[in-house]
Amino acid sequence: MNKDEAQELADLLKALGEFNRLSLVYRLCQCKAPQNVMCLCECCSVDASGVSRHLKVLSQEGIVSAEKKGREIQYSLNRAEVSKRLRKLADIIEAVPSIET
Amino acid sequence: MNKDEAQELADLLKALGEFNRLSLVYRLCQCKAPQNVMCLCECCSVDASGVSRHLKVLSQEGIVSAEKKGREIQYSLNRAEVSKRLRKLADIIEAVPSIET
DNA sequence: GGTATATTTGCGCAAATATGCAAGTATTGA
DNA sequence: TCAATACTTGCATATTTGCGCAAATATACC
Repeated sequence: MNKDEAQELADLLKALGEFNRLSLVYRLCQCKAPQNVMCLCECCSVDASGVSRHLKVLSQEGIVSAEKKGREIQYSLNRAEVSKRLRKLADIIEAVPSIET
Repeated sequence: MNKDEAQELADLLKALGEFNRLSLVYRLCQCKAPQNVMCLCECCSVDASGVSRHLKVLSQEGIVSAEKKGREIQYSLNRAEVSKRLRKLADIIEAVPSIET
């Protein structure tokens, strides 16, 4: 694991490691269809501008995808990608090295 | 997933989501034997006091365990527990709900 | 065009966080 | 007892971060 990979992973975890952002992720988790910002505001104790900013962070980390539909923006969770990265970390953490250290 | 569980998970992810702390976790990953603070300093661009503080955070989140041995403290990674929690989140994120939303 | 709706952005602020240094505690060993 | 080693803690500081509000932008509908 090199420095860049570690930094990217840290960024992912930091993005998920904020209560309101994690709440947004949970909310999107429970939805089959993409959701707009107003709808996502309901699960979150911040105003629309705050939700917008949180979604921007999640989007920059590849956690959610945004698709513009008219005057709304539909956000959806990148389930496969995020779970893959989390499992990869879990694998690394779980594996005891064979050489003595 | 209730509010407390979400907050606990957010705390875990936040603890892991800082570059130097994640570096410490990686370092402990690669070790079979527990490591002391001085040793762990090597993988980290902060001084001993900073490493000490980071380890405290990791310890409070249950990511590492500390055992005092003389004047040293041996830190080890709670591999099973941490990977379990990460996988649980991965499972939640991956599972598309059956009901239409 | 004009108004309503959806979202983002600029600004300022308060709180949290990461860090280094110096001083503190605890333990070992000469 | 005294000095060295290992680690933690208090303090000051710089940076980041989350937030609300108001303004800006973009689109839809009348």
